[in-house]
Amino acid sequence: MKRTTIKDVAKEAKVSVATVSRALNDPEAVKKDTRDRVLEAVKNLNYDPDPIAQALRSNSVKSIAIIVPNITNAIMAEMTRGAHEKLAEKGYNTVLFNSDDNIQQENHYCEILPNSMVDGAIFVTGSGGTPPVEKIADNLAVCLINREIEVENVDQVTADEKEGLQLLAYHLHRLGHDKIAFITGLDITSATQRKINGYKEFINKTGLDYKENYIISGQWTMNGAYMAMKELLGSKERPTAVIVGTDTMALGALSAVRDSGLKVPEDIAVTGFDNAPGSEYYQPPLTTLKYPNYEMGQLAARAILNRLKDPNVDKKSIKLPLDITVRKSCGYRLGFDSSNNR
Amino acid sequence: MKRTTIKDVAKEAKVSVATVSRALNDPEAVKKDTRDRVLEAVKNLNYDPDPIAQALRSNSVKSIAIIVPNITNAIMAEMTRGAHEKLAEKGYNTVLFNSDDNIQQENHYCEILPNSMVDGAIFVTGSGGTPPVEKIADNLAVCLINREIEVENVDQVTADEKEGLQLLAYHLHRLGHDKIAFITGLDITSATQRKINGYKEFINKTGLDYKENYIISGQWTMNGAYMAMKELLGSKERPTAVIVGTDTMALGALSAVRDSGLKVPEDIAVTGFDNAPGSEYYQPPLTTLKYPNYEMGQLAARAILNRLKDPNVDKKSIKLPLDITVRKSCGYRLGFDSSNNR
DNA sequence: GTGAAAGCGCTAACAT
DNA sequence: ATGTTAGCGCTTTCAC
Repeated sequence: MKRTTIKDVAKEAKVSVATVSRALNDPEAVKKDTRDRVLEAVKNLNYDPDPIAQALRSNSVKSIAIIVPNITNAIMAEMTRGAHEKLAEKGYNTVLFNSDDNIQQENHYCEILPNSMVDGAIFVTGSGGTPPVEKIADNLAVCLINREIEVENVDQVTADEKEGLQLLAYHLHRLGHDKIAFITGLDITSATQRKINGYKEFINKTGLDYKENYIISGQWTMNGAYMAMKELLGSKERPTAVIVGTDTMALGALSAVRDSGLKVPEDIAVTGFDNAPGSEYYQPPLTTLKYPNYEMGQLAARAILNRLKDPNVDKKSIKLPLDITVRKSCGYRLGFDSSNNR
Repeated sequence: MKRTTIKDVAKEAKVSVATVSRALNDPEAVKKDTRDRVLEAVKNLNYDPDPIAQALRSNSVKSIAIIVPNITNAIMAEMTRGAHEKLAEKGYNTVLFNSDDNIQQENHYCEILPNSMVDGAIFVTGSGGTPPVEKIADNLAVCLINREIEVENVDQVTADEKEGLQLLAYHLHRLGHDKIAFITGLDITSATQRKINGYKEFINKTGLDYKENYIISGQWTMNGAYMAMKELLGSKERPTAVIVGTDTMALGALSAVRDSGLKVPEDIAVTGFDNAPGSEYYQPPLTTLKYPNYEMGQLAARAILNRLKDPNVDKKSIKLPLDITVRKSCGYRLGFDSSNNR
């Protein structure tokens, strides 16, 4: 079962291969008569140009790589989906790479990417530094999601975690909280750094109480947050509200509160950060930030597509705002009776 | 900045391009002397064969498509990851396609896949029928995950949901439950059908009580399960235990129980089905089945790889067992005092 | 053991 | 407006 080639079509339509190619790629350049004959033949033979041969000539494969730390993570998956959909729209394939949140692996991908049949690459943050994207940016269109580095010809899309954290903090503040802690992970990505900056700025601006242990780092896991929350609850200056770095971690933190015989939000208010699927069903439903993951993926894809069209477009850095989603886990205004509000 | 080609290497090593190719692909066929010279030149020039040119000759692109209903779903993501890792191991790229759980979209992919620079395709179940994979199986290595259909030359990997459901049902039965209901989604995939079959077989074998409304279908969502659970709780013959089709849906069901002023597991036992991330932190932690998602992805990839090596290997159907994970949501033996066991 | 050359399927520059 | 042909980078006969 051999595939139909341009030659077969040429023979069938009694024209040269060049004419077939033209009829397909630049219809105006061929007389309506012949064109119709060619198109007819194409249809009859069910001809579809071989993308590999096209790629060999054009040096473009119409595929974009997306490198994520872990496709199993809901946020990464949403970004991937956003990118995929935008790319598919333009006839591009999405080639998936898992970095396992490992910088070696990312370095490795930078090595092989130029020979991996992709025209560009979207790098989604891992926690360990930044791979040498400058090296590949000459040959590939590159866009970074959620990293902040200074490189030429590399577009960037980031979420405004700094502002996001302050959205949460000020919300808690307005509710009457003045001892607000922040649980984060040990690995400080640039996104994490932005959260920390937001937190510190908030403390400075408000002049609120701040203890050494109010920023507390543990494993980036539910269990890590569980331990961190336990520590906070056991401390002398127990906070009245805690912002947890991710919703998944918040699940662990909520567990810790329960296991200590305390109640959220009555005894302590808790917020998450990234609106993980299911967080509206947590016990209690979690106040959190809505991340524009899907949009970030789309924007990254668009940036890539633009750079592919014109490699010299100015480097763009897009920072997207986060939206607060208020649910029961941070309760109501302190000092008011909220018993009827449940 | 032009790429280094085989010609450059040939010139540098003072041999013909044929010899370079041989030195790389069939080292034994060339004298050690020349081989070393070639390899040296390859190293110096940092040469890497162009995969597109290789593809054009060999008619193989070393890429496999994976078509999932929704990469955002944790189960799909895990399968994807399993497949990706196995494929990467063998130097294959993973090209991602989202079907949006839409049969039209799947049909469309079947149309374009033969011209999409992939050597094979892994189809992960959508709920609406089966796409015409037979048509593409001649040119592409195909493996289906979680569908059961009779086709030639198409490998299959499925989870044993029938046995899985019975694992849960018998467990509840042993705990003393005799009114066991099953909440599922409206769209009946073959996987869902297997669950239903398992449920019916269980009822038949045990001769347990069965009411018309003990199999209840709603939306495949948390909210759908919420409604379904509400209905069960309001019914005259209220079940003492409920198996919910997915963990995510179970989250909605647990909510419904709480909102009715009842307690899990004291008033009603609840189980999930697919060990979604976080289900150990649900309130209460959810008894569920561990799905071998990652393994399924890996096995599908392996099947593809095998078929690529030898297109005539016998069609294989692999059915993987599910493991039960017991947590608090189904409580302890009825009639015993479990108050100290918490 | 090595080189020359054909050819994979396509596009585009050059001829007519 | 259409045909002829070179060439993209590689592998693989076929000669020597």
